[in-house]
Amino acid sequence: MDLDNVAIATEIGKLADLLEFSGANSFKIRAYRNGARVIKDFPDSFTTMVHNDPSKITAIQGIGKGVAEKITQLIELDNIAEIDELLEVIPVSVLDLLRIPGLGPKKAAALYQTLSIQTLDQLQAACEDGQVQELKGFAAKTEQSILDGIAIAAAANSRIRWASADKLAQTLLEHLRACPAVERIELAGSYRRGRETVGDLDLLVISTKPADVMDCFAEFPEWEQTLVRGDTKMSIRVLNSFQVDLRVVQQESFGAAWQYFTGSKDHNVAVRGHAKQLGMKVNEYGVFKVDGDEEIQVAGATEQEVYEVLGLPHFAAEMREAREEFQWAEQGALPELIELSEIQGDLHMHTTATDGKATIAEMVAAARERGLQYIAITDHSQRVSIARGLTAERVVQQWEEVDRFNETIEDDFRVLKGIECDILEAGGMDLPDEVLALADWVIASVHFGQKQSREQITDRIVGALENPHVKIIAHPTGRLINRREAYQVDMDAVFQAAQDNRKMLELNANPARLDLHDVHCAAARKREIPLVISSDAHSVAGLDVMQYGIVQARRGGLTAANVANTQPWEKIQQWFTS
DNA sequence: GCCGTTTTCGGCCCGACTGTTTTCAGTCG
Repeated sequence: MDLDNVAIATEIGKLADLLEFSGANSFKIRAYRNGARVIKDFPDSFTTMVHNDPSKITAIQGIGKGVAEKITQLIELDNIAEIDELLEVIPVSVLDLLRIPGLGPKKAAALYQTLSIQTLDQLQAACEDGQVQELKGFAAKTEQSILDGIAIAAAANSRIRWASADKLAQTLLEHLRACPAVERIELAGSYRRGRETVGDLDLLVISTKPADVMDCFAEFPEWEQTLVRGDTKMSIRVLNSFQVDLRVVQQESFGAAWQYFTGSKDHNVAVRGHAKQLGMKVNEYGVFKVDGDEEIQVAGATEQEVYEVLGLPHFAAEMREAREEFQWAEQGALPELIELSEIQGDLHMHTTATDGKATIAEMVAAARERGLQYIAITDHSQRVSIARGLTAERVVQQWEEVDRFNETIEDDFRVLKGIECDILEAGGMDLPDEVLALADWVIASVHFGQKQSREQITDRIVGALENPHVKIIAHPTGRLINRREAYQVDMDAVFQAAQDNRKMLELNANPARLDLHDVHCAAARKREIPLVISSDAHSVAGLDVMQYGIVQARRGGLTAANVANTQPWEKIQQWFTS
């Protein structure tokens, strides 16, 4: 069966969950978990590798004989035998129990084995009956915290988009900076790594008065509940049950703590393993030389020195995912990640001609304010009737307007004649070729027929890439984060078609899209397909989402050289014909 | 189960906090 890497990783992860529940060796479980992560993050299709070159699979760091065998089974036989065997003795619903905060595999297994609890409903009933507190290792407090946790587990999808987390983060910073005991405050965790969704916020504070800082933390206006509070560590829930963790450290440990709390967990495991080989130990207080029983601190105040004493480069936070960063470091080939200031133009935006809120002149003025040197006006084509998409006649009129506008410009700023042209359900473009031929910049995108089969959608997109006038595919997978899954599409085929036809792909910077996602960005980079990071702005303010696209691009390991709109427009044009 | 310029066997990151415990297991990040 043709499965994408995410689907394969999900199955391997499920195997890890089931093994953990059944009390298997913890290192074996970790190996499967690690394998699942490696699969999910890998830029090439495992299905393709199984079909064409299975020996490549075990060459991948973290994938050995065991995981490779499970992958092959899954693709060739549609299922993994060991999962089926485990499911004969463990009902799949018990895995829901693990979603309750504070309830891990040991306690969940105890509940299943002694009280035959299989579902959240049964667990709730048992708690309310007072049965749970009778069990060994459980007591009244545990029972209550399980009851509280069930309510939280029910409120699924607690990860919020990065841009939303950013808003909350800024208000938290503002609140805590007003606290006199706070000497310095920084954000860490997946927020700092720029993950597209964030499950909690991690705050790190330098202070000699942790208790004062924590008191202040509890006074945050959106505070709902304090989960834990110790001497240096405190967790609260804020509005909508979102969790925020706070850690207070001393100046001399700040770098080590920041490194530690930024993660990712897997990145840190690798860093610590590396330190161990050098006879050193890393924890959140510093780096220590281990000499018998003696430990001498050799770094800790800054992140730079933490990495430096370990012989490692100061990795950008966005690349700390235990993906390729250690290989890059070893080869001295750490990419210099793209910065927002390197963007020279924005090649996807809408105006009042369709569903935008601003005119061409207003978009130009706003783009200039943001330091851009060119923009493309790319309104919708006629198929998007709800947005009053442009007919051939109207788009030609708009382009004449753009020509006239360009004549009024006295410097080098340039407005490009563009169109976001729909790829029709039956295949083919929404405007005739002779019209598209008049444009500077033709974006092709799928808006309708997103429920079609993988073959149909893939054919439509590949067909668009073969059209000589199309330059780029917008939001290539159609996903909306936390709202709509990507449509079924064979990205390997899309990448191949982009390469074969010398076309580009978009990284749509809208925080709800971020499409392509980081792993696809890395895949495009590897295949040397240029990406264009675009705002897809529907208003003046919409231009500012470019920053979110940059974060995602950095997570994909992209440099300015991988992103076409870091170049002047002339260079982009030349690329298509060179 | 994975991995290897100290290892093909014997390791596998490290500490805070909680609750149920009389010194520690489980969970979390």
